[in-house]
Amino acid sequence: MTTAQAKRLRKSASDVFGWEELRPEQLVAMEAVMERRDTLVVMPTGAGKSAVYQVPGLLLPGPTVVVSPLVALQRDQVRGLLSREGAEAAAVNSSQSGSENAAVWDRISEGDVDFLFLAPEQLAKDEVVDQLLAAQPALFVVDEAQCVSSWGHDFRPDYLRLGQVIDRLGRPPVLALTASAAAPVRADIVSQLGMRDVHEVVTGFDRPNIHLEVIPFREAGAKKRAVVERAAAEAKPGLVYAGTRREAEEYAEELSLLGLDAAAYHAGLPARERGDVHDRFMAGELDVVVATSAFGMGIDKPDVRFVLHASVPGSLDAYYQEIGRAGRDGEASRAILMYRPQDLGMQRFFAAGRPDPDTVTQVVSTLEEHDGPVPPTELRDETHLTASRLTAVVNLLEQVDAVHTTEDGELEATGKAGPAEAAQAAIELGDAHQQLERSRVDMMRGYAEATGCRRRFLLGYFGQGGQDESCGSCDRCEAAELAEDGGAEGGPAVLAGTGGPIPEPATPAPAGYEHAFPPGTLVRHEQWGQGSVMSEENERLTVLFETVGYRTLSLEVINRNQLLTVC
DNA sequence: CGACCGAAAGCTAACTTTCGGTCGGTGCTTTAGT
Repeated sequence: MTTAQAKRLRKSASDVFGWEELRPEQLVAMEAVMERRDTLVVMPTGAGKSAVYQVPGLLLPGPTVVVSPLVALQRDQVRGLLSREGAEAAAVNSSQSGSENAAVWDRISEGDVDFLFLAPEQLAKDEVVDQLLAAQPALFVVDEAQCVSSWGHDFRPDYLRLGQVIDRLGRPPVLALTASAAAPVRADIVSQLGMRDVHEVVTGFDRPNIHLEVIPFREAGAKKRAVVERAAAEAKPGLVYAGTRREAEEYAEELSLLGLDAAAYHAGLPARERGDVHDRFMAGELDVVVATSAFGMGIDKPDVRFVLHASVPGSLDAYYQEIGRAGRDGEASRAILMYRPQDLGMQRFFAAGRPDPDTVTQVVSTLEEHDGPVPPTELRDETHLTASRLTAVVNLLEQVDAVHTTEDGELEATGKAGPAEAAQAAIELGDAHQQLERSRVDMMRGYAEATGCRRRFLLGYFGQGGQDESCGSCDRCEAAELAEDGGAEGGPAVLAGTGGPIPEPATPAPAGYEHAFPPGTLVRHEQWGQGSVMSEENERLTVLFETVGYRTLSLEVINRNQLLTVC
């Protein structure tokens, strides 16, 4: 570690951005970037993630490419940088005219742009990659890198092709930034981007000022009433996440009838209205925004007092990201989940987004008909698939080494396996991904139905184990304290429908067990193969297996049947 | 997987139950036509 380097970074941070102090993690990450190492940074939003590329980006010779998922976000990022003396930034995307984009490329070739913002879809175009290659980027940044894993596999498959793009650019150092990434998401980011010898900078995930609470329901009507009542009663402003567009509109309507300034936000609204709701929320003119998952990326409002989920999201990663929009100012805030087990059904449905076998077979046979490489556009015409569906299939085939992308970006069958085997392998890979997604839904259920400290469960999921203390600011800890004080009446635990007594907080495994499995332990299961221990709660062990995703096992059964061996 | 909708069936004349079908979340892009 060179102190001279640290000095340079601090000086630039202060001169250009006015940041008089850098956090130790920021500095460590920046130094890794300056040493041209591939770096993965996992920090909560508000901890200054952007600074990690902004400061080195100005010191490194050559432009910094930033892959950013939303055009609206790119606009904010460019505007933010342009407000700094001595930082030049621009974006290339479809919201600008052809001549505007061409002007940006001219400025880049003249060395006049420090930061260039692009969506992954731009990088799917040959001419874009060629122009970048000519510009010799000094650093390749993937912002909101969890999108690689959560959107890349079906929704926006060009995310999975960034690794290829980086190869074609001659492997400039890669910096991936994200606010939330559990172990399999981190591994996915690293492998899909082809990052090497990765320097990981991971800060703590805990947001102790956010109180955690889950309220279980059986009836849809009861839940609906509770959502409205609670959203009306909580300190403002707040955010309600709904499962569907329709629900979002219904809740917004009901809250408005109660006299609140409430608005709905989802992807089905006209762009004008979305922008309007966004601006009014940021300006403090709205009490509540009721939104689908479309709302939130790039929202950095400090004083959000509550985030209420009217319906469970599809993973704890998504949940943590959404509740993380509360209490950025460090003041007390609340995360409330209104939980109906039936609501998990829709998330399981969403987790099923794998290409169907017929489509895979069709693409394989079309590829086989050509003797040499085929441009992707030609393949699209021949298969009559949309660009994104075709890309999703090609990604799978490429991952099983049945298809290869040439230097010109054309596709070619490798011929390493017969067409039937190639299709089969791709389908199996798609199934494995679906299984992992389903197991992530199961982990969400695990959180909602947890009997011990919720915070410990959440932190355990993110691999931040070893917290023996209960947090004291979640509904479970409060219920446990009540029980200790002799309060016989239960808190929410009794409503859980189990009717059982309030469970004790998790305790270490009693003596007599053969094995202890602290988080991080590598284990092997006869059927499920290798995995690593995520957390232990109430004598149940959660293990992340490489092939089947998350599984929760009873310690007693593990030890009785010798289910797990320590590797 | 589950919610919801409309049609048909059930069983008795104005409603309830059952069944089958459809839909549900994230955004980039490009292109055709006002």
